[in-house]
Amino acid sequence: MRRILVTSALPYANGSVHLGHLLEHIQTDIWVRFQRMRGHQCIYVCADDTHGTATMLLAEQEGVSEEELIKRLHAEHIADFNQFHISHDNYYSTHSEENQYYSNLIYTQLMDRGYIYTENVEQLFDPERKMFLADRNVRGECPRCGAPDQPGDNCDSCGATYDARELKNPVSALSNSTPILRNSEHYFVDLPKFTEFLKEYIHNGSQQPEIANKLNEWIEGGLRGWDISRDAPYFGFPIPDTVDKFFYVWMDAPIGYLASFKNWCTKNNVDFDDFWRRDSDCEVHHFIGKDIINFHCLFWPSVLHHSDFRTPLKVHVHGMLTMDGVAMSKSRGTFVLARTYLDFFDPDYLRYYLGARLTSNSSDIDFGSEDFVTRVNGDLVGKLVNIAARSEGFLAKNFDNKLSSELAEPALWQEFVDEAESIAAWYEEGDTRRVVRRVMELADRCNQYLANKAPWQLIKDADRRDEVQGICSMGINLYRTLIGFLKPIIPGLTERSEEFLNAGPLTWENLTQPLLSHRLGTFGRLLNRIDLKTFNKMIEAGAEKPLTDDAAEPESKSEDIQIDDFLKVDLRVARIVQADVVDGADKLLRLRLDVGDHERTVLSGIRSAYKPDELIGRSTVVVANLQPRKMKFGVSEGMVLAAGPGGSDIFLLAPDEGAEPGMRVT
RNA sequence: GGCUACGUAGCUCAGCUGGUUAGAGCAUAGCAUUCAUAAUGCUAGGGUCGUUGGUUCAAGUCCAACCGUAGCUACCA
Repeated sequence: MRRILVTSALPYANGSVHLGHLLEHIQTDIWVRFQRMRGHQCIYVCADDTHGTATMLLAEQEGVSEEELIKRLHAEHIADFNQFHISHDNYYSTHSEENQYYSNLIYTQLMDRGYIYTENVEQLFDPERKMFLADRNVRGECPRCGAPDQPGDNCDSCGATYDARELKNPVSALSNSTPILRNSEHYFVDLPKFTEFLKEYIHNGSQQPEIANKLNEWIEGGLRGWDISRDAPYFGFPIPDTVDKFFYVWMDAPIGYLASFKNWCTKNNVDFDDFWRRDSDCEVHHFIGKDIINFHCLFWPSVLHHSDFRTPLKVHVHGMLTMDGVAMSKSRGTFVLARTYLDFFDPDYLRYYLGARLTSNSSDIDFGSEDFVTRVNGDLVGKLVNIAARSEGFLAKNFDNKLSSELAEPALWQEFVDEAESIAAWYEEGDTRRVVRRVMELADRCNQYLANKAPWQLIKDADRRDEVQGICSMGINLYRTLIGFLKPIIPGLTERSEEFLNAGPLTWENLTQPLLSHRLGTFGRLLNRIDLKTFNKMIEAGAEKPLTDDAAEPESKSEDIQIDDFLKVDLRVARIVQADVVDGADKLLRLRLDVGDHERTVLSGIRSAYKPDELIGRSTVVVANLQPRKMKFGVSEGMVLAAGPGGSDIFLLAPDEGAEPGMRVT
């Protein structure tokens, strides 16, 4: 028997469970249920990720303490996951004694071994609220495209990433005051010291190949120290032997896996160290989304290894969920809460649909509304449940619900049973799409069999009644095998089927033993068909702004802009007075531009199309009010306009004769 | 630009370490059937496997370049 510990990433405690969370927890739960069905010990723990500025601010906004807030959401999360049959053994919280204990322990170990250093960091500070501002809590104009009201890490409008200090006219989202720059000492994990360790670690098979490639890219690019401290006020654990320093939420979040498990161990009398000591022969599996692989595949194993814990055996990374091709995000209002979903559909539909699409790789999964309806109706109702429904009627009417004493088609039965091991292998590697595909092929075989035998014809002939019993018993037995194969994916339907089959819970072992001379329970409708209208109603219901964290984001902009928007761009005629190759750069030219009242320097990536000499003296158009951009080779004070696909096909714009430097383009 | 993926029927995708006429589901058309939740079965149309080269007796499957898409990233201003 294998001993396996499994986790899903910790949902953050400032919002409700939504379809994105469910993708991950369903994927994990399918794997967990499969392992248990195979007879292994499989402990599945999770927790709420409670710390950080976001929780603190939300609590304040709602006028409650952080503890009250996270307690409420904790209860809500547990209820939601339960409804979807997510079988956590423990759903705990990072705001717990155990977590504080392990956070301190790990930190101290790292500190004692010289893996922690401090450095001064300059950050925006809200003078009114007397606190440093996280990137998300600063808003201002994008330094690149000038879009107003953008957060401090990247621009929603042009996608640029930048430092919060680069924002133009920054404003604190908390107090609307103007932030000032201030220094603070921060604690860093010396990640570069773990480079050699990580190089080996990522090739030990603990991640999917494409993830290992990605990690390798990051490692080769050079690791940087990881800032694990935040200044007070901060909702989190104080860092030992410091004043007003707290662990950054991402430091203690993964430690929450240990804490939740420890909490479970205490209650269930299991030795924590069996699973977490260096040479443990137990298994540890993490299921995460691809957005957090750096935390789980670089930081987390490094931190564990260098504080004497074992590293995870495997990190299973899944892609992101999109809805009808559009990224799910709060700001766009395209996401569906677990609770909203439950108002309209059975949780098994979602489990089945996602199961039918999940593979062992990390590609994104699109939730297609039509696809969803088609698969549920076609596969589950039309094919699978149909087998039971069409077989059961004859048995109930004519044979008192009793199955025949032997199999009518042993060969066909064997064909189904023989699939068990390959299906198990696909579950093991997380390729549930393949499981579902194969099971549906088998369901087709079964429907073909029933169509060929046509028991509704035979039943008219009194001499052939026994044949009918045999055929329908085959139908029921095959149905039982199929539902057994899908049990980890659709536990609700399985449970109702088990009740009808009246032979106890299905296990991987007993599903290959046919039921003979067995009396069935009463058959009720197992599953209902769904329609697209209901789906659309769900989307409408979900479109109402859910009660969550982030400040309301601006509506997504239409393609058309107003004249005012255009006028914000100060386009000027400029004459190139000087042009030089930039040493060390492949694509840049340094241009000195006469813009009428003064000259300025612009770095432009047009070297592949123009020689410096042929540019001097030419007139062109420049964006004059662009925020100066610090680049590797100097500061660029504007942008010259050019068109073309790139390479040698770049064409500089030029005004007609008569235009003088400094003239505004309107 | 770099990196990592991906590009197979209208749509969603299978095609494992290269090997007979490239498969499935949905959709479309026709037929059969009525036991079953307008469920099921059979049949048909539809693909120059992104493009161009190359390796090989043999390539959707390997290699290269290019085109396109996505994510990350940069000397993209």
